[in-house]
Amino acid sequence: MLDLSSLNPQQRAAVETLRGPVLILAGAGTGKTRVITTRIAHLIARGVPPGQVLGVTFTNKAAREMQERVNQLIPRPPAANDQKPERPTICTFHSLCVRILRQHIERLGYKRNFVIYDESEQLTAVKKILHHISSRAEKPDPAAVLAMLSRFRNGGERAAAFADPKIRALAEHVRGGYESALKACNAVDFDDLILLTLRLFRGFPDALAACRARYRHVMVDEYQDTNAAQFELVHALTREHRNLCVVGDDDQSIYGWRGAEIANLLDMEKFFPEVKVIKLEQNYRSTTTILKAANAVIQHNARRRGKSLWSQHGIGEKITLFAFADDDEEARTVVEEIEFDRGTRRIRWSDQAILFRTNQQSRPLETALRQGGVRYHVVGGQSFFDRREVRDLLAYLKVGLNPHDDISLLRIANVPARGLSDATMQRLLGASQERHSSVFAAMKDPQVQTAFVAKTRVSLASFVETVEQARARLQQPGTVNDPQALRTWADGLLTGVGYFDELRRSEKDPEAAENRVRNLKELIASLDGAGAPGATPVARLERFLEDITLDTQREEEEENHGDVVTLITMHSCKGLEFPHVFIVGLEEGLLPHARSKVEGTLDEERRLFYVAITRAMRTLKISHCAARRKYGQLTPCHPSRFLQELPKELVELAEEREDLPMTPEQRKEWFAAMRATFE
DNA sequence: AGACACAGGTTTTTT
DNA sequence: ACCTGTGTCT
Repeated sequence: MLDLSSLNPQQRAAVETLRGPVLILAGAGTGKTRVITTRIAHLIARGVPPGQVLGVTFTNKAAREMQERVNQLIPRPPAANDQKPERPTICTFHSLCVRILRQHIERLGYKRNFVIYDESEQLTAVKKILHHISSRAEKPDPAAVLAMLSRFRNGGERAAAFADPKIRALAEHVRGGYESALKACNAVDFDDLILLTLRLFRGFPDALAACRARYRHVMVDEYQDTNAAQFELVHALTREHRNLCVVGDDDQSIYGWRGAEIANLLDMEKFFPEVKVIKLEQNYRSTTTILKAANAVIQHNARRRGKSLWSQHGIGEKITLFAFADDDEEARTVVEEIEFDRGTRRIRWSDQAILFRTNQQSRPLETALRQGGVRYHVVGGQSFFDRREVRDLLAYLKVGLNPHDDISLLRIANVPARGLSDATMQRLLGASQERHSSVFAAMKDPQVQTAFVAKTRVSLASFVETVEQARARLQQPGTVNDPQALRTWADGLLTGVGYFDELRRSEKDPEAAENRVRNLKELIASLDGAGAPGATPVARLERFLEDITLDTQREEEEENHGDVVTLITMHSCKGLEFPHVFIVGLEEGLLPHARSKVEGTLDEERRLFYVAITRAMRTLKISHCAARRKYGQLTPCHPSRFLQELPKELVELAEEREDLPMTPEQRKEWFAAMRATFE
C-alpha cells in the first residue's frame, strides 16, 4: 500500500481527492511534483487501470521526471503473460496530440507521415509568403508576424490587442497562405498539433469519444501556462467525466507573452463550479527570510489567488543588496563573491546560480568568470539544433522521408552548391505555386523543365535523381533487420552529395570544421537508437525526427555535470533551485523590462522577480547598477521599483569595498592570491 | 558563388 | 557592441 504518512495535510488532501475537478495551487518549492506523482500512484492503487491515467506537462524534462518518479511508486505488474503491462500516459501537450494525430490525421486531409515544422521552419515559411506579398514600402519583421499569427491561431485575442496594428493586419493577411503552404507540404507546426486535434474532436465525435474513454483521469501540470487552445483540449477530454486535476501557481505565470492565459487557472470555478481547491503553502526549499521577501513582493499584484509561503527552515541570512557603478563592476564582484564563498565557506560552484532578465546580460558575466578562472555553464541560448549543419542534416533526412516538404527541400537544394541558384529556385517555387504542387513535383514536371537552360536542366535532373535514389535506398526491404541501416543510409547520403567535404571547405578554421563534422557524425550515429528496434527504417526515421523536433533540450543536460556555476535567465529558471542565488540587473528598464510598460504587463514582470527570488534555498544576493552598457553605449540606470517592495528588515546593504584591480592580469593574480589564502 | 561593406535592430522561449 | 540580412563587386 502507498505510504502517505510523510505528506503534509494539504499534500495529503490533494493526493486523496481522486474524483471530480481539483485545483492544486502549488506555490514554489511546495513539493508539487511529489504530489502529482503520488496522486497518480494513489489512483492506480485504488484500482484505476494505469492506462486510464493521463498526465500532461509542458516540457519533456518535466514529463521524464514525472514518468520516472511514478515508475518508482507503482508496483511493477507481473511480467508474466505476453501482453504489455499498461502504464499511465505522461507526456507533453504536443506529444499527446502527435499520438492522437498519427492515428486520425488522414481524416483531416493530411497524410499519416506528416512532418512537424519547428520555429525556424515556420519562420522560413512566413518569410516566403511575406516576400510573395512584397509590401515594398516597409520591411516587416517576420518573427513578429509569426508570433502574432500564433496568437491569432491560438485564440489569444486579448493579448493581441496591444500589438502593432500593422503587424496584426499582416498576420491576418498571411494566415491563409501560411496554413495552405504548410498543408501543401504535409507539414504541421507546433500550434497545429493542438489545433488539428481540436478540429478532429469537433469534426469526428467518435475520435473524441475514444479519447475520453481512454483517459478517464487527467492531470495537467503548470496549468497557469495553458493557452486558449490547450484549455479547450483539456475541456474536451474532461467536460463529461470531470476527473480533471490541474496543478499550477498563478504567481508563477510568466509566459503570458506567448499566449498563456492565467485566467484559465484563476477562473477555474467558471467551468468547474464544484472544483475542490487545495493550497500548498508549506515550502521545503527556502529560508523564512527569502519567503517573506517573495510574499511581500507578490502581494503588490492585484488579481491573484491569495497564497502565502512559509517554511520550517529558519530565518537564515539576510538578503544582500549591492549597488554597482556599472555592469563590469557588477560582473567582477559577483565572481569575487562566488570565490569568497568558495574560500571561506566551502561553497561549491555548482551551488551558485546567477539569474538575469535578458540573455545579453550574460556576456560581461561570462567574461568575468573566465578571467577569474571559474567554470560555468549558460542554460539556454543558442541550441545545438540551431546550428547550420545540424539544420541541413535534418532537412536532408526530412526530404528523404518526404520530398514534397518544400521548406526542407529548398534548404538543401543548393547545399552544397549544385547549380541550382537562387533564381532557379525562385522560378521553381513560382511554378509550384501556379500548379498547386510541391517544388519537388515541379522539378519533375517536363513542362517546367523546358523553361530552363540545358545546364540547369541537367542539374535539376541530377538532383531529382539523388533524392529518388536516397528514398529508394531508405525503403529497401532488406534493411529492416539491420540496426545500423539508418546511420549507414544517412552517412552515405551526406557523403554522396559531398556535404562533409563542403563543410570542411567552407570553414576557415580546420579545427572548427572537424568539430562540426564530428557533431554531425555523432548525431547520425544516434539514428541507430531511434524508434522501436525491428521497425522499418522509414518508421524509425519518422520517430527520430519527431523526437528531435519535440524535444530539443534532450542532449543539453550533459553539460550540467561537474562543479560549475549556472548562468540562467529568470524565465528558464522556473522549476529549478539553487542553494545560493545572485539576481543581477534589478533596474528599471530591465526588470521591469522597458517593453512591459508599453504592453502593460508589469504584473508579469513582478511574477518574474518572484520566481527568481523563490529559486534561492539559503542565500540571496541582488544587485543593480548606476550605469550599464546598452548597445555599446554606457547608459544611466535607476534601481528597479521592485526593490522598494522588499521589506527593509530582510535586506542588508553590501559593504563598500576597496576597488578591485582592473586589468585582467592583475585580477588573475588577485584571485590566485585569494585562493592561496584559503588553501 | 563568395567576399566584403553597410544598414538596422536589438526580451523573455517551449513545443 | 554585435549580429543579421541585404546589396555590390569581383
